[in-house]
Amino acid sequence: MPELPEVETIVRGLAPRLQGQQIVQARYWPSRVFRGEFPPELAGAVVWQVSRYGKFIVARCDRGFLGIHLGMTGKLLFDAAPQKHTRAFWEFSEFRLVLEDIRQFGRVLWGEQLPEPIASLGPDPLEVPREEFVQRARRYRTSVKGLLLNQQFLRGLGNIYADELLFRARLHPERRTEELSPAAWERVWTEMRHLLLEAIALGGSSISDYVNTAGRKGSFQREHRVYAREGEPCVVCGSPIQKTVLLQRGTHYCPRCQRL
DNA sequence: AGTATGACCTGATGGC
DNA sequence: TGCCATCAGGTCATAC
Repeated sequence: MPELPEVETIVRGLAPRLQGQQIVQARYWPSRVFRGEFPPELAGAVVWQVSRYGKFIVARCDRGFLGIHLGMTGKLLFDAAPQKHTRAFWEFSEFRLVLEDIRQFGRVLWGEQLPEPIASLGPDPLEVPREEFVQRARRYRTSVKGLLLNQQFLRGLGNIYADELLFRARLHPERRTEELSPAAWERVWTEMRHLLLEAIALGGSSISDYVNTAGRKGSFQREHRVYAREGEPCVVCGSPIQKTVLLQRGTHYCPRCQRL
């Protein structure tokens, strides 16, 4: 579900409440969310810092790193009563943080060091310098949308923001990366920053069920120019927005503004 | 090594 | 009303 702006919004809700607080106890229900090693009990651990690594939420504790990925349907809520799809909770002295995840595409990780695959993700889209972004982009030979979705290239973009970014940069999603000039990549870098900063300012996009830790929806979905706008007029030229499937993901674009 | 393709889950929606 | 197919903010393992 959540991409960079949604995870950033969640982290901003979590950080002030968790930082400096001690975990009294944790509870995990068996599910696919815990692949491999089960996270330790964590009773007594103190959270020092909560931050975002791409789409991962990372709590740095006195004894290690707790990483949470929300997959497609994950939610972190304060003080929710456990129900059918509750996968875990962490109890603090004043509140309880509850992880719900219907489809179980989310993940909970633990490590004394920053665990994989978090540690080997690409740079953050809002931190990567322009020159480094261009250099990295030119190493790949794939479709430009495929590259934007590749978390080793850049961490945090997903299907919505890839489509929205390609519209703003006027690039067809299937354009080959090796054909793009450095100037074109610089345009992508600039548009990417604007897009993500605007989306964060509006609390991210809520398509069906995304909510922040306060249970509130974001409003950036109202600003979408192509995503989920199939058949509606392009905001620039009026042509109907098209939807196709690329890399098994719904892909939205303007056939006139984004030519191959 | 980089890239493309099913597989993994559950629930909502729409057509018949 | 019910059944079935399709679709969904994401990876991940496998095969070329």
